[in-house]
Amino acid sequence: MAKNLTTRAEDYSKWYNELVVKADLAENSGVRGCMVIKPYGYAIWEKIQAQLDKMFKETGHENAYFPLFVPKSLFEAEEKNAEGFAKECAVVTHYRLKTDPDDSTKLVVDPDAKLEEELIVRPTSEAIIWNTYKGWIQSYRDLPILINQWANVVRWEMRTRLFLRTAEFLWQEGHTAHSTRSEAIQESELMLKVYAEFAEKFMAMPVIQGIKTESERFAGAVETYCIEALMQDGKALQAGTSHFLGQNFAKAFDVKFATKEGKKEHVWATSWGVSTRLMGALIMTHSDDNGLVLPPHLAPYQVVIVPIYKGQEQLDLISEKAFEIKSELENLGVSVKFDNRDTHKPGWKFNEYELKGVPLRIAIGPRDLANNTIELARRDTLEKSIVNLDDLAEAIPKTLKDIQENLFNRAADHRTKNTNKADTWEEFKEIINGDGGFVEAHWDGSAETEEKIKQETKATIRCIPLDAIEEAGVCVYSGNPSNKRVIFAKAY
RNA sequence: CGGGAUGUAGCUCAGCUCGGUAGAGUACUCGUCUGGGGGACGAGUGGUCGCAGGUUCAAAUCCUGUCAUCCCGACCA
Repeated sequence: MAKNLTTRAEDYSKWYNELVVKADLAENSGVRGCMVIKPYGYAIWEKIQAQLDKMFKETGHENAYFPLFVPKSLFEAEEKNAEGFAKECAVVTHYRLKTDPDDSTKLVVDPDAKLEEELIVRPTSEAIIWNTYKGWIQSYRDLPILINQWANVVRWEMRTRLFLRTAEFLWQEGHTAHSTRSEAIQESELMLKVYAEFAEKFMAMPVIQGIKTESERFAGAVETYCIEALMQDGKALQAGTSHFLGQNFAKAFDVKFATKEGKKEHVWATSWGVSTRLMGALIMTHSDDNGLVLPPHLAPYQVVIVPIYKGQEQLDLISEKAFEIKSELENLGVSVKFDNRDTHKPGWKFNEYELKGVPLRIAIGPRDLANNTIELARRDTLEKSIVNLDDLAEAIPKTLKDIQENLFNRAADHRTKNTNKADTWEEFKEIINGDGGFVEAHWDGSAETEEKIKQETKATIRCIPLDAIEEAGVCVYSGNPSNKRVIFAKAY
């Protein structure tokens, strides 16, 4: 049992906070609402980045970088977008400090260094990017533009939580420009597929693909596509969004291109992003009361070797064997850490690596040396087995594959068990106020109904699933006719 | 921005009611024994009690102000 980790049943939220800190993923910083991502946590983010980056490039995108600051006049150009983010913007108003005349050890903002025009620290980059694209696009020959940016953004949130909602967060944002409406829609749908594939194959996290209702739509978008995942505590988490922006930004920034026929038309746009919030999703999908559980595809190291020994002589013998195993596994593409620190005892290390979610642990002691075996422990099931050294090259990759699949199946099973249909308002409230989870219910399509349901139950429409089945029904709240079910849940 | 709470050792906190030598656990350092699930014993390091005023012979403790953080709401990837 991990020492001092609150259990999920006791207090899920507390469990999450403790886990993030104790697994060495991140911690709160001296800056309000901003986190420090620690090396182990950042290593997971780098795995996420590397895989997504590969997938973006395979679908024809290139990386670029745009400025952190957005002049206010550009920011306000697309009205809905500006309005949507206005309440959570950090604003730079001055460019210089000076020594406090009343206290030479202190600095004050120099009132003479006020900026002519305020700079907004980007909450998202559509404005600065479309202002740039304007200069890049004249003809249909310049299209499409398929660019992604890895960056940090700032949204001044009232209440923050490590990874789930921080004032500054890391993300990627794709911004594409197209000559036709249908090509842009295809692009946003393609990137939604990329996100879904990443979530399911690499994070081992099943997601529902769908579109947002008007009230949940990205400010400035015509359509927002999303992937929604269900966390262990029955709350939903929006894991990624892909927006079809129509011609909104092209019109706001006057970006036109000449068609083959020589006519001038506004450009069609998309934007899409996922953030360090995925780290939160990963944690709340798989981890348990002993700590983090990582899918092998995203683990900074997939196997840890813990030596069990008495005295330097034994350690030397075991180390020799451990290094052999390490290089044998690395040749198979398995990442391995050999923890030969003499400063911690084996039992301590077992707990430590369980807390950090390392998928497989190998323990080798004198007993094993004598028998030509190792002890293999799986993080997902906590099962231990004795494996003959000769079988290791086969057993390890196979078990890693098993773990990856098992984690997905477990999460999918949890989602299935926590997805329920509600046909009456009573049923609906009972589920939402009970165990939560996804609720499939008919909705009359009106924003008023959506808002009333939100006010009465705190549940929101997570999405209208892309694969929703056409079926006649009546709205669970208003009784008005509806032709398909949408997904409701309380959300993070 | 409304409601509640808290600032004391690296961390978690006690001490404050009733003013009088700055405490515990943990972590850290050293030593010995240990080593197949967070070891034992011994010794040691570590503090401007958030900050600024005030009352007092004397303030972590009482008073005033201030700053910060956390929790619950409204907002949100």
